[in-house]
Amino acid sequence: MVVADDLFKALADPTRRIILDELTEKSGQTLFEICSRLSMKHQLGISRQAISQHLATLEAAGLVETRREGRYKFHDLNTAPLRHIVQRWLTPDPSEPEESTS
Amino acid sequence: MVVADDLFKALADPTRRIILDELTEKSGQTLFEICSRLSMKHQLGISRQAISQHLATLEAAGLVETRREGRYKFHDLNTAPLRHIVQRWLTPDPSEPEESTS
DNA sequence: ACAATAGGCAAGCCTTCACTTGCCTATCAA
DNA sequence: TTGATAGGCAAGTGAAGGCTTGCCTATTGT
Repeated sequence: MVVADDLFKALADPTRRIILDELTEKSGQTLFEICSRLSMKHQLGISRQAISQHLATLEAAGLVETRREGRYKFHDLNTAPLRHIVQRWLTPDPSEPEESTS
Repeated sequence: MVVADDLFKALADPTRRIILDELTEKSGQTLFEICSRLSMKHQLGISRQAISQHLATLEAAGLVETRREGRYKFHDLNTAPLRHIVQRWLTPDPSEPEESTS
């Protein structure tokens, strides 16, 4: 799957990892909710659009799913892509070809 | 630990992930050995220096350890940093503070 | 000694990426 | 309807990252 690349790239940014932390603590937050959390708890002087772009990146990686309700858009965490992403190097068993994984 | 940032950044590049694949298949390879593998098996038209820089990045992340023997420098895989790097979001248990993890 | 092999250092190029700024749309409350 | 709230789009900027090129050091074999 080509998704692995998006996934690792999404995890490469520290701000996005903090967003995942916040969504882990409380899933289903809106953009503004995440904004104020990053500002309050983490002292991140970052614009709303920047966070919106981070959320888009996380969504493209499959780590965040969204649902619209009226003017609110809730962001839910999906940890499924994370589960086996690293076992690629943890199993010293070369049973199946590892091509097309990047 | 500040290492988490280096670790995720090291995993962000597809070429570096392929290098990890090759070291998983056969640990203790030299730079030239890795070069020819990437060229042969993966059709990567990439210079020796580029791969050397990738290996330096992987070493900074703790994923690769090196040992010098004469004019050879062997690269060994260390998967220890990978083991728990993702559990940060897999455990819905907020028992301990997650600051300073990025 | 000399050449070949294995690797390192540093400057430069070019692309990607994070972030900002400015403006626009949609929903809801008064 | 008007204003406030929640969010989106797109262009621009500046810094980081991947890669190359050129040259240099160290070790080994003949």
